[in-house]
Amino acid sequence: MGETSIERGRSARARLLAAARELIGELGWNAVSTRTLAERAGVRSGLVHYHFDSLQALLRHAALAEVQRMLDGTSALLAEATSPSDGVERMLFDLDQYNGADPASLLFVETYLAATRDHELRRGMSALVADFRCALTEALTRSGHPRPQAAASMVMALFDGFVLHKGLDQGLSAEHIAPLLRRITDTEEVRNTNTEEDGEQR
Amino acid sequence: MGETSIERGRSARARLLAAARELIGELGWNAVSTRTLAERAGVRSGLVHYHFDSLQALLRHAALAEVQRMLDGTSALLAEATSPSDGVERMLFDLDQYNGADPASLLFVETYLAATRDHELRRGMSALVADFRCALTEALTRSGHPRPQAAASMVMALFDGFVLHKGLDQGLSAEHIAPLLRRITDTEEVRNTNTEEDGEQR
DNA sequence: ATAGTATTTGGTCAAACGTCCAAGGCGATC
DNA sequence: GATCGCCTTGGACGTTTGACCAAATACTAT
Repeated sequence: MGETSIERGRSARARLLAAARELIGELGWNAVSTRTLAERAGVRSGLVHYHFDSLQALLRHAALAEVQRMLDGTSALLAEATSPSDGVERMLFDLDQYNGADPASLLFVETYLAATRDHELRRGMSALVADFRCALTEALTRSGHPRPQAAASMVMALFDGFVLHKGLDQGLSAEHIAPLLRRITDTEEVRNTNTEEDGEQR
Repeated sequence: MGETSIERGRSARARLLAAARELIGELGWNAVSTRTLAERAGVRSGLVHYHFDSLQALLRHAALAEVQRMLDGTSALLAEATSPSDGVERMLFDLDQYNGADPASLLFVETYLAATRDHELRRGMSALVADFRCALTEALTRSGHPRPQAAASMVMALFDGFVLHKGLDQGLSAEHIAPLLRRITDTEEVRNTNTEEDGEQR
């Protein structure tokens, strides 16, 4: 049972971050308090300000780490796939494990909203999202997609909106929209009904 | 200046709702208090519980009314258009007036999140969203779209995700993704790379 | 054993919170 | 002018909040 002080400290800190990860989704970013956080983590509330500068700093740290973990997992699906179209479809089906009302889904959206009001959180989220979009754009470019950047932006927006809507619309499932999702990621351009303004690039 | 008590009452109530509409987006649903609300509306905080049963009831009422107003306006664009593809594209460009960080955009997302934790709000939002999706699905059906319901769900999820992402990704604009949006709403089915499971219907 | 360092506790503090209510204001009606 | 009903005020209430800190504890190094 030889547990050093530093080890116990790391464990308590990790439990606080895990509690934050859960509670942000369960209660909402602004409804997480130092006391509920400490109770969930199994420590006393005074510890929060020993391990973190402020409650906001704790939430920021926990949210960014979790978002990065989720994006990394999703990125891996893309890298393993034989084509971006297949990868994006696998990402979509992977998203189906979230029902739009679970803490994991809600943490994502809560973090987006909190980022609009917390400058440092915004910087962190921007960087994570930009990295992911960059990877997706590159994969689409390699496959010969005519508008890789626009397609990447669309897929990412669609995924987040997909999660957001699943909370209200029970009929929303991955297999429901997968065929149409392929229309976005498909390499071949569909016939253009209006060729009025097509001079855009990158 | 013959202003009856009832008229003054209606005015105060309306100002409270307008203040809620603004503050939900500015501060976040859970950060709106009776006192900031009253100050913004130019009344005393005691008045909140005269016109509304609770703070939550006020926020619920304000949010649902605003979401309905926005959806009605967007619905009109669809009805005026010559085809659903054009209508959806006009809706997209209409969305461009929101930068993703303004109170109007954020109120929408905040209401989604609050609906996952407030049963009555969830019922109201579900009804509004279902109505809108129904109108969009019908329009797509009339135009001969092969998967009208899936396309409607996708467009709606994409729009909300679009607003959500604009807060972080400055490069996201309507004209950027409009060409690819048409791929979803286009009537003609794109060539199907995989015909493995295609037995779904409705 | 002793001194030293890192972690944890338990409590205090002022501020802000939602809700409630007795009292007052004020135009309409008799 | 008195009465009535709706609207509004200002303050009270009991909680909860983020932050902070001196003391207590647990482990390490001497």
